[in-house]
Amino acid sequence: MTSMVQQRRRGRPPKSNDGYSLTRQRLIREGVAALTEKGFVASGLEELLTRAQVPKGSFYYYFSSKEAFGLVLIDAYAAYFNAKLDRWLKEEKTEPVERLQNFIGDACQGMERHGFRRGCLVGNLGQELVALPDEYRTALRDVMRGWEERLTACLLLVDPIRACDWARFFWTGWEGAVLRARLERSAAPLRDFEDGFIRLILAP
Amino acid sequence: MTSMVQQRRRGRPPKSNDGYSLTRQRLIREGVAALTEKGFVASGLEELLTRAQVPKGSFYYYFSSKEAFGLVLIDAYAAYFNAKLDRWLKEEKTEPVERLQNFIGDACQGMERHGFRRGCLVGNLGQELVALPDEYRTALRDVMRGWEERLTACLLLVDPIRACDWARFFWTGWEGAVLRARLERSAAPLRDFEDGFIRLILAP
DNA sequence: CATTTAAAAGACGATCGGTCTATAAAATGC
DNA sequence: GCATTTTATAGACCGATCGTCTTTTAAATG
Repeated sequence: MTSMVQQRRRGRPPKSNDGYSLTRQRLIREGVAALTEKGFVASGLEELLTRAQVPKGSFYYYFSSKEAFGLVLIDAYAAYFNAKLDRWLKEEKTEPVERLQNFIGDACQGMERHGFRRGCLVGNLGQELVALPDEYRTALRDVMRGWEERLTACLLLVDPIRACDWARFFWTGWEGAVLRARLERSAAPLRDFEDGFIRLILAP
Repeated sequence: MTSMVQQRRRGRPPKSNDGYSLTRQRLIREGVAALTEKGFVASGLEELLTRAQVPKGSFYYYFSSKEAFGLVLIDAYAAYFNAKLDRWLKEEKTEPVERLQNFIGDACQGMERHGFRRGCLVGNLGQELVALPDEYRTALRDVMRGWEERLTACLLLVDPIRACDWARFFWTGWEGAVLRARLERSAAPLRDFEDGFIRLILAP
């Protein structure tokens, strides 16, 4: 529980850096979870700070603003998601299409584990772009481009000519499927999308 | 401009009802626009009231809460969108697939007209469900079911067996395509999705 | 040991959402 | 004709939240 969290003492921290970046990491971890579940605007700072057990002064010590914080969270989420994609899409003992299906299976389980409350941080922020600085648009685009590249590399083994179009199509529709899965509280929309997509790329 | 708006006088309004539902309708119109652009939480009441030139007391006279207001907006949006779908998908002089393509073309123009700032009210609220009452989930599901039924009816003419699956697939992915179009500020994602979808349903 | 540095801490002021009372003018009924 | 009711406008008020900013604290440094 929260009583297990090692609370940071006031004053300058001792010289050892290793144990003392916990505050910032805790903020990032809680921030990613909040943005994945609620998006940016609905993620109030007070609640986040309470969850992370970090005083507001410390938050603003580490991040110049809530918006700057959000950009850091996008990077953190991208790193996490890219690692996940690499794990599944670069599995050389598996057929390319099956690699994608394994990723989808893992995604279904992940959403189910969180009661379909968590979606995709990128999708959430994408809906809120009007209220966010333009840097967010660039950051989110880059993340999705990275996803497309990874899937393209995987699907090149299926069809070198269409891989790129397929990858773009997949990630475009995938955001809709994640949104729908949260709405329905079911993995069925993800599976529906998978079925349709597989049928598309296996069509003559 | 705003100076053209007929401002409502204090006191009980005259008996003629026709000209005097303008306040409520104005709120609904501005509300739908705000939710389509920013979603629920980011649509502050103060800004909305300023835009509609309606005092806060009047807002709470017509709607018991911001959340009740949102439900009314969902209905209003559904009515508007269903009318649009009917216009395009029931056009009997046009081939079924072309009807869908005409709807997509219209949607592309609509988004472009608004500088890709407006997306889909249902998609926006779908991302915010965690922060909204459960009635919203039901309402949004019903709206999307209605869309699926309309497209199914249209695609029955193409393939009676798969029409329903296709319609579900389409609307699931469509939300992702709208989201991506806003992110990219371009109709290309909508077109990409259209291409893939048409290829899917025309495959043997 | 005085000063600097690094991080925690929380008070503060502005803004906003929701509540709620007052106001105003037409309708209604006696 | 007038008191009362009805209908909608109007905005003050309060509590919560966000971002700002100064103070506090403790270790490092010279």
